[in-house]
Amino acid sequence: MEDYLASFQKFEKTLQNFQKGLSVDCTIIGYKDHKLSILLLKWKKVGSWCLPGGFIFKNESTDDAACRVLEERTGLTNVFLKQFKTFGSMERTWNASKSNIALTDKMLKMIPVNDFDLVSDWFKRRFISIGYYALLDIDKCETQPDMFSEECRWFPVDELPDLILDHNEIAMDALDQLRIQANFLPIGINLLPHKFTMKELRLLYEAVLHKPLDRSNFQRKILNLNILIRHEKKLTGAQNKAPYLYSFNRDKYEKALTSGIGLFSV
Amino acid sequence: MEDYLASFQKFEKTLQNFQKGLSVDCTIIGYKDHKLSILLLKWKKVGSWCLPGGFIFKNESTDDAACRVLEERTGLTNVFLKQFKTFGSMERTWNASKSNIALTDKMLKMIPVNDFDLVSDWFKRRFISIGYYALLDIDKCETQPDMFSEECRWFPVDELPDLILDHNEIAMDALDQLRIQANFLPIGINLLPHKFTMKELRLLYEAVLHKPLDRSNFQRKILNLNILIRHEKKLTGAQNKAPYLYSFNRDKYEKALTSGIGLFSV
DNA sequence: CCAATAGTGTCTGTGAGACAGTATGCT
DNA sequence: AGCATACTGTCTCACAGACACTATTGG
Repeated sequence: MEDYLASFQKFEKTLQNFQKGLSVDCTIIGYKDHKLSILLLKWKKVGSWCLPGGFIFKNESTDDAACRVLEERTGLTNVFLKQFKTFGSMERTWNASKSNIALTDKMLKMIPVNDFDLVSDWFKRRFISIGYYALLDIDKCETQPDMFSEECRWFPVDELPDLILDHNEIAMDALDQLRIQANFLPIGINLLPHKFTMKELRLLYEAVLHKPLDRSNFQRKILNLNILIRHEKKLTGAQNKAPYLYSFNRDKYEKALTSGIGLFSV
Repeated sequence: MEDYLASFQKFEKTLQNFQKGLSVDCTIIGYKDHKLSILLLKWKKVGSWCLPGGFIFKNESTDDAACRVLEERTGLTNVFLKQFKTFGSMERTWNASKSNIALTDKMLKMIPVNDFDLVSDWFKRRFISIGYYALLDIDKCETQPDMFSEECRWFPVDELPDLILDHNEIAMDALDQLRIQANFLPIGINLLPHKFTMKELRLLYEAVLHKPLDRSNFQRKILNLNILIRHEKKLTGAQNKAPYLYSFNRDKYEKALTSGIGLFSV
């Protein structure tokens, strides 16, 4: 409880260093067991779920702010993180709807600050939020809630709860963007073990694109990209032919990241 | 000169109604004579060229702010206008480079304000800018400079001068986005006369995509989209077969706008 | 007649998608 | 041998791109 009070009082002092009325929201998409999940935070006392986000220091680039949020929540750096859209409608204000008003009231009540008016004024502005999305390996994360939240949890993309404000819309937009991106850029280098089977790679693509892919056609297309190196076979103990192991040719992978590839039609 | 002073003093008074440190920049792409141009403004006294932009009222959505800027500069509403990227690096500050410092000094000197510190503080912040692009018919525009600029002029896309800050980068990003969009969404309904020939439509696409398209293949692809209605022939007086006139089937055009189409590969 | 440009048809190569056939590891 | 799954090959269809051919207008 000491920490609780201390962290808010520290936050209150740093408010003036942030850019007013502006925030970043990160749709952090995690991959595990051939499924995609999104990292959500549960607000202290209020109980509502929301996307991880943060404010932008006056002397910080928006990309750095998004990286900072991502690192604070997951411990990870150097993962795929991309700005995709900025949300700036007037419905993003505390008094745009009854539920927003109730939410803001609850939240302000729970914050133990010295200067209530200062903090209240801060949160009652319309917030314009720059949306980013990330794609990463859940097993590599050490997730941590922020000072406003009591819990963070991964939710499968098709089981998201109701989120505050327009965060459901933001998350869906992020998923759409990821799916479009997956058709032009290779994915997987940070999501799979160093050596992996073609089936593991296909399951990743199926999870991201949210549709089944033909096994043999997938293999042909991916191999034609020339970004894979084939290694020895992997004996699994199952009574079937052993699959080959592959790894990414990092050089060619990087090149494909900049020049783009064509993969699967919509 | 009265207006000049008055407009700045009015601006100074309304500063507090704007969201600090945030702006919209519009890459207004105009079509005329089978060529694309971009509308630029020339700053008073300073002489540098820049993209049209504006600040965002605290009680205004970012989309509305972009619409407002577009209408103030061109007189047009209801044209294709799309948010495409938000620019928020630290290089977007008055003191990020020598040229920026010189620019800001010049600009501040030319502004006849009462409270110099207020205005100086306003402009010396890092500005995060939400980028929009529009595509419209130059002949339908009545362009007007804003209070900071003495002139506005259309520049062919391949003859842009050096612009302030990162505006060259913004404009190039906007063109890239337009070209990508043109492959998924139909264009032309506000850029061509009601009835037009296939050649006029093709020249529009060639201007946007910045490459020649095969005459007969273009015709086949466009007709297969089923968004055109064929009308009578157009006798031009030239000694050749008269081309048919076409118009857009507005219903199907709108549907294609939402569902998307596939057109020309990169 | 010819010149110029519009409209239509044809050929080829590529690639996606469906699916059959072959190979291999284990019981 | 038989099963399960991996790998490879083939077929078809669609379409993009190149280009040839026909149609029409006016000199």
